[in-house]
Amino acid sequence: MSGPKADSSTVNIDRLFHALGDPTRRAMLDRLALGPLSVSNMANPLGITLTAVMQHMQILEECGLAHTEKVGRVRTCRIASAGLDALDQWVRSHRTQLERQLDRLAELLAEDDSAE
Amino acid sequence: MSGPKADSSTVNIDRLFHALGDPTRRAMLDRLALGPLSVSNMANPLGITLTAVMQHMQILEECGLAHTEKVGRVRTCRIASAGLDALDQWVRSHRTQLERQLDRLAELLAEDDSAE
DNA sequence: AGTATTGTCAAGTGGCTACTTCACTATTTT
DNA sequence: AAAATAGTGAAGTAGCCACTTGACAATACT
Repeated sequence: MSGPKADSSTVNIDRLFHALGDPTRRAMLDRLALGPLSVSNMANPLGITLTAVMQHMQILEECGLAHTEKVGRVRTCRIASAGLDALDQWVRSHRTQLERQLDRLAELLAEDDSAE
Repeated sequence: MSGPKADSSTVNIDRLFHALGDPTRRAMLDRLALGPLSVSNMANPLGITLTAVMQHMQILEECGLAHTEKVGRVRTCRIASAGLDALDQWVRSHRTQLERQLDRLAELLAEDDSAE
């Protein structure tokens, strides 16, 4: 049922941003950051159905933000690192690009100043 | 018309993730990373209407990822740093939380091993 | 002045998404 | 075995979102 276990290089950045765009899912991740939880234990404090939690977990799992495992009749949810790793990489690369651009802008402004 | 200029502490993280979740908007940012562009010059290579570009720019501006300014009849679009700054902060804080949790998990596993 | 260029407003459309309900399965507990 | 617990699957619904069209406004070119 669960898709291919995403590692940080496999993660679809599109789905990743989409996954993190939902406040309920971020709340779930925050809860999971304190420790593993069953589906029911995730559902109760959030005030949503088990089904909804399952749907969110599938999305989180798909992009390496969480991982679930079923033992007996209970499915345990944990956070995973691949998702944040991928996000971190994305941010880093785009930040350096941004800084390069701002530097260039500063240079241009400096040239303009000296030309006046 | 444009909302309050978001600085990195003001940015709504919800809207930020939502903004970055769209591939067209990320493509726009990538183009802008190479230098400022007019609305038309953004629209042409993307194959969408001027109106669509405007709508995207409003979203990017709202969360500090870009900035636009109109001079004469031409509106010039540039990237901004506040958005990525905010995102970076979010990633950092959530990563340390995640690592704490993984460390704790490792400890528990170590205890289990020594108990057997 | 007249025309082309560049952008803006308002309204509509199709598709996606979060969430629900309800019927059902699988595992424990008693 | 019967009853309770924990989760799963399918299908529906309401709301949001990306994008368009078409009418209009403002600025620049000749």
